[in-house]
Amino acid sequence: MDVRTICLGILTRGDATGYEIKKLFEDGGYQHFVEASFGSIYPALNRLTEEGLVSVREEPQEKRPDRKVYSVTPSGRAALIGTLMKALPEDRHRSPFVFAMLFSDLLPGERVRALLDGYIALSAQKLAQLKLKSTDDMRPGERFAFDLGETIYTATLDFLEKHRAEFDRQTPQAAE
Amino acid sequence: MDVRTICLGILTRGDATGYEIKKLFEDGGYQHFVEASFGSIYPALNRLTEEGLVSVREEPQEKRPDRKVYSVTPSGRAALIGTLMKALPEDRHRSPFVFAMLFSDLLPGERVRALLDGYIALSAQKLAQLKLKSTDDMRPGERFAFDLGETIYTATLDFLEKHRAEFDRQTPQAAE
DNA sequence: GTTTGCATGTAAACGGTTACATGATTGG
DNA sequence: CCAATCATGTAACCGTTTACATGCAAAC
Repeated sequence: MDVRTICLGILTRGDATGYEIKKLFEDGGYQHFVEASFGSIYPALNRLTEEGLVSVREEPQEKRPDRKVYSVTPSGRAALIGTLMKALPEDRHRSPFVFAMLFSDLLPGERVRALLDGYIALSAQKLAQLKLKSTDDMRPGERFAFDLGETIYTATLDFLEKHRAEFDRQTPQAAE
Repeated sequence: MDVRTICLGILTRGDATGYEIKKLFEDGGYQHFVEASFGSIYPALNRLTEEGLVSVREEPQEKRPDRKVYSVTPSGRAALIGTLMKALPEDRHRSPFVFAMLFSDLLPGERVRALLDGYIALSAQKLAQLKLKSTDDMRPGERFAFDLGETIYTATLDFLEKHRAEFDRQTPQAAE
């Protein structure tokens, strides 16, 4: 899903500025499925405005750039639904960690253990973060997304902790 | 991980042509973590050759373009290890499916069920594919990658099958 | 006194995909 | 007869990231 569609989706849940959209991406509990930088959000918002899928109202502020609050228009809402009715692109999971593990036999045992421990810590942290964001007033779709995320992180952590020991006695090896 | 590094990694396991690398990506059991098109593989291989990280030997063929078989050089091997010793970029998982589910309340129940069933079928297929590729003679890192993949797919499928019913009685809704 | 938060934006660079060009062979 | 497999490559395009520009206020 491109940034354009993601912005449209977020705005369907309520008005927001570009800045707020970024925040929602990062710690609204959506960070596991999507992410984007300002450099892509602001242009996306401008394009959506040009196309009439969202509207802007400017709230002047002193000593700061004006807040530009975006709202979805009826045709924006229709466009989002239209996108979700068509065939979706496939999920893509890119894992530099797994890629590195594929070559664990070329790396010093120390490094492999650091890789594993780092990944375990990160996953645990993400899981904790996710649990914090979970509330009772979620829509079914949101509930679904959160619980699926939790399931996957839990299964991953479980697996990693079970298999971590297998890499404990690896032959130390020279790097480079 | 960029295509360049992935090619380097694959070649570390044995010589191959660009065409074969693509095949390995697709159905060597790595398709869950990485993927790339010819348009990125061939230029990557040329760049690696320029930089002296791989070498080429051309095998002339009749009625077909010459096979260009690539091998890693010692400095290529060192470069791969060097990359894996440095801090790795974070995993990124982009799921248009989960994104769509986030808006299930805006979609006709029919569509939501189709989305779920489609995703279940796809995951089941991927899992089956993964199991087929699993062999006894894998390196520990490969074994790890495969088993982790299996774990995640299994947990996902399990979750989906358990929660599918929740979307069965959704209010039908007009789209567009 | 430095970092973080608020707030918007642009330009260059990057990495990648898609589509195209070419063409024989084999299998269904 | 058509699709797939083998085999390499280029060019246009696309979406995104990174770095830059600007600047005050509040918190640490």
